[in-house]
Amino acid sequence: MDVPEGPLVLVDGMSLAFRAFFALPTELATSQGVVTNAVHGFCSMLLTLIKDHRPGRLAVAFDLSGGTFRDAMVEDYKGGRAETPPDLPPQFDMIRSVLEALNVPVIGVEQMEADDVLATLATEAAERGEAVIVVTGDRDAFQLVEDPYIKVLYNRRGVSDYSLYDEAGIVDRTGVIPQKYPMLAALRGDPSDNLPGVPGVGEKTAAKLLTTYNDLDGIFSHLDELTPKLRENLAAHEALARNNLSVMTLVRNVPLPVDVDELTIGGWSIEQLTSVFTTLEMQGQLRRWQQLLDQGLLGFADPSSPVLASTVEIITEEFEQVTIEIASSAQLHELLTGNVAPLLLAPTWTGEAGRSPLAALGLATMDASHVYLVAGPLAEESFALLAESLGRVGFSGHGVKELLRRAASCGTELPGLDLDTSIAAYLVDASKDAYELDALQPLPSSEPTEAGLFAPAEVSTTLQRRLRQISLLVPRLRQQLEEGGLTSLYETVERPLVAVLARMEAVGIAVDRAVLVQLEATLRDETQGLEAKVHELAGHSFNVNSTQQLRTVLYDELGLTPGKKTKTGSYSTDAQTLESLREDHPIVDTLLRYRESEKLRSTYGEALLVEVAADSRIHATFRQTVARTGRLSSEHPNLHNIPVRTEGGRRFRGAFIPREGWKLLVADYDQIELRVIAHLSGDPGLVAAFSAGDDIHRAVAGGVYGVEPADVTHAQRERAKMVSYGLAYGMEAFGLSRRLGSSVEEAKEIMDRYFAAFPSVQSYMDAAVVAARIEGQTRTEMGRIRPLPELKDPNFRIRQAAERQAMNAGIQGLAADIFKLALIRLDHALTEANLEARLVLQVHDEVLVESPPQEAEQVEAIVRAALGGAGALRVPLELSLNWGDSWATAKS
DNA sequence: CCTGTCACGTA
DNA sequence: CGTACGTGACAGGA
Repeated sequence: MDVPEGPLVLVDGMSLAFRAFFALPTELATSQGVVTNAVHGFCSMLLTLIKDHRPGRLAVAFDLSGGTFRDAMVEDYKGGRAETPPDLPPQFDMIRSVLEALNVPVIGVEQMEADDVLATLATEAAERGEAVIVVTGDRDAFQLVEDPYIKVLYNRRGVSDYSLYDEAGIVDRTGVIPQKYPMLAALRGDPSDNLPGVPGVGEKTAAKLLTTYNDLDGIFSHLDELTPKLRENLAAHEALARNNLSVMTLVRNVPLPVDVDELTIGGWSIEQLTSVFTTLEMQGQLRRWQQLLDQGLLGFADPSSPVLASTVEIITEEFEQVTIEIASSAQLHELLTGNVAPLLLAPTWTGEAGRSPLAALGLATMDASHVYLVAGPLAEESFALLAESLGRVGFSGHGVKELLRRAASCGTELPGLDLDTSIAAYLVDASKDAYELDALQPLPSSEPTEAGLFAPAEVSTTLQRRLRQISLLVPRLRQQLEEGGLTSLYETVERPLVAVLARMEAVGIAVDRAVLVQLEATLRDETQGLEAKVHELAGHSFNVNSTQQLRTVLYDELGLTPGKKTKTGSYSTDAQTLESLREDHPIVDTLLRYRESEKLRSTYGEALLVEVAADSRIHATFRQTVARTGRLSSEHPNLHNIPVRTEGGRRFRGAFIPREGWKLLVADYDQIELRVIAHLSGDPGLVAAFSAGDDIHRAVAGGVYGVEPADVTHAQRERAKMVSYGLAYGMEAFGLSRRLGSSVEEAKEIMDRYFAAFPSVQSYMDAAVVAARIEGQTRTEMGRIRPLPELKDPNFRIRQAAERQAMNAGIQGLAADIFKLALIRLDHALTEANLEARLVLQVHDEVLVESPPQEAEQVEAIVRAALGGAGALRVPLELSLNWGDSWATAKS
């Protein structure tokens, strides 16, 4: 067998775990309170070790429970040590599971200490002339350095304070050569092992004696040359010293379950590692190890495929060059002429979505056996060349919208998307958190080089692995889509939506910076005044934005009566609580006004301005794989929560404008969720009201209060509205009463009357929960599923929450499906009609289109047709359409 | 620098 | 003790 390049690194797991435990605070714990400080520390140590010393092979030794042979040699061996803290032992197993995921051999031998195991392995390897580093926080290991091939990396304290000792280092540190260290320790004693030494003999004396007389025999045969006191002490403790020596001497012939030859490094399972670190809530460690892998320091993740692709071509030229390469490559020529299955794509970006240049692009055959890598920023015009090929053969990839968006920014469509594995995974199980759902490993988090490029080797490793992962995922997810009855949802909704969203992101929405700047400035003055007033009323200045400090001021200093508590048990200072304290102190009103102003200023003034791109437009990212109900989400920035309810907040909508000289059309569905409820329940009363085009809240109020719709009071209508929407969210009498500000009985009464007037709604809700409980999931009419295993949770609270989710999922989900379909239909219709008008924004049930004035009439008709016909419900889908010069003025 | 908490904006 | 999101500011641990 070849001797690997790096040293054999042998780790005393026991010693390092202890060091890690005492070096880090036990506050490092999971959200469940499981202490993980030693695991953190141990992983950091191991990581540093690998980076700094590049081991060729690695092993970790642990003590086994059940004591060691040394227990019989010394009374109360190691007895002087403080009790092992209870938080530590459970972490041994966690460390073992991390090591297992890393494929690092863990060795323990009955009756032996980790030290002895390491000594045996080290000696064996050193005898063959291999370099060995023993890593430990235990000085016993110093004796091993007598062999020139062995060094000790000694952990002094903390997790990063290490010294690497060779023979000279040991002499320097202890005053004796390594061979003599056990004797030195035998004379001096070792407090950490509870070994008493010879009285009056410390580190210095012991070293001097050993230097003069060489060993214990030498010392004891020359006692007469020593001072009387020293002589007496040594003579009286000769047996002790000799026994100590045999205890201190490491055993170098422990029978081991593995041979030195069998030790390796690498071949670790990234899936397992992800799972372990996720369970331990150590995402930071996961990233750091991932990065290590990408740097090629630990080999490939999959042991069965040390080389992923049989053909790898790395192309670092501009993309134009690449296409030439592609055309001249036999295999790719086959692919691009459509003789072979579609391509796999794996684009990588250097930074944030949509803003940074493409760092690299991986292309591969569907089995990832042939890989083509393009490293380096792609010229904009090059996308056209890529589009031509991709349109012919089709492609699959993971999170492809980003690439499509970039292409769209360059004026190019990239047609031919087949399967996007991120979306397929989301459809198959939208109940999972995003990181679980992202079956792929993250990109390298290391910085690109000055030229904006990643090191080719790193790109190569990462992209090959991603392509490989995608190639495995594609057939698996295809099958899962099929089995889950999700294929049609994917094909008719999600897949076509990708390109629509990509375009919308690339286009972005125009913003009048001046409006934002003006609003921000005005609000800044306002908040400063309000802040000063709050300080004055409090009697001193403090940070008003700190809920912690605010609590002290309100409830301790001013003596206001606290209301509800937050989930962590502290008194809440939220708007609702403050509202109820309004009369008690003038500070409350000022505070509420401050909060509103400051929220608007920071979130919608300051933060939004940062998001305005060079083209004076905001290009948000719409995420298709986040919301568990099938809705879209918006980030960077979130354009789904631009204020509208208050007059002051609404002014921000004035900053969202059409392209210069164009007009903005805002179209939204009228009460789509209530219509969906009417449709799903088939309730005759609701269906009739919607079909007749009645004011639905008025109609509902009429039903609930038993009066003619014309006689419904404003208050009754408002209450009915609350009930209707509350229902869609699975609200119960308790919640309704809080919102209505009435008693639970009264709320119950209202709900009973609602269900009496619209009985099918209640039976639909009940049926939704029952069906979900049986199936373990909900399913929308268009087939979107949402797993809800919590419906069987033993905890009542969790179960009840799941029931509310079950009631809501079908409603919100169907509304989301209809809306997505509407976006696709609208986008296609505008394209089809060859119009310049285009989608610029969507907000759950609302879409914004900017249009040249001369297209307005046509656009309006197209929008009506596209949105109105997106769903075939038992009730009509009513729309509101408004034109304007901004989002504010176009909103009715 | 990262993470959790609190509060708050929208549909 | 109404669903679904994303973000800003703070605070407390690295």
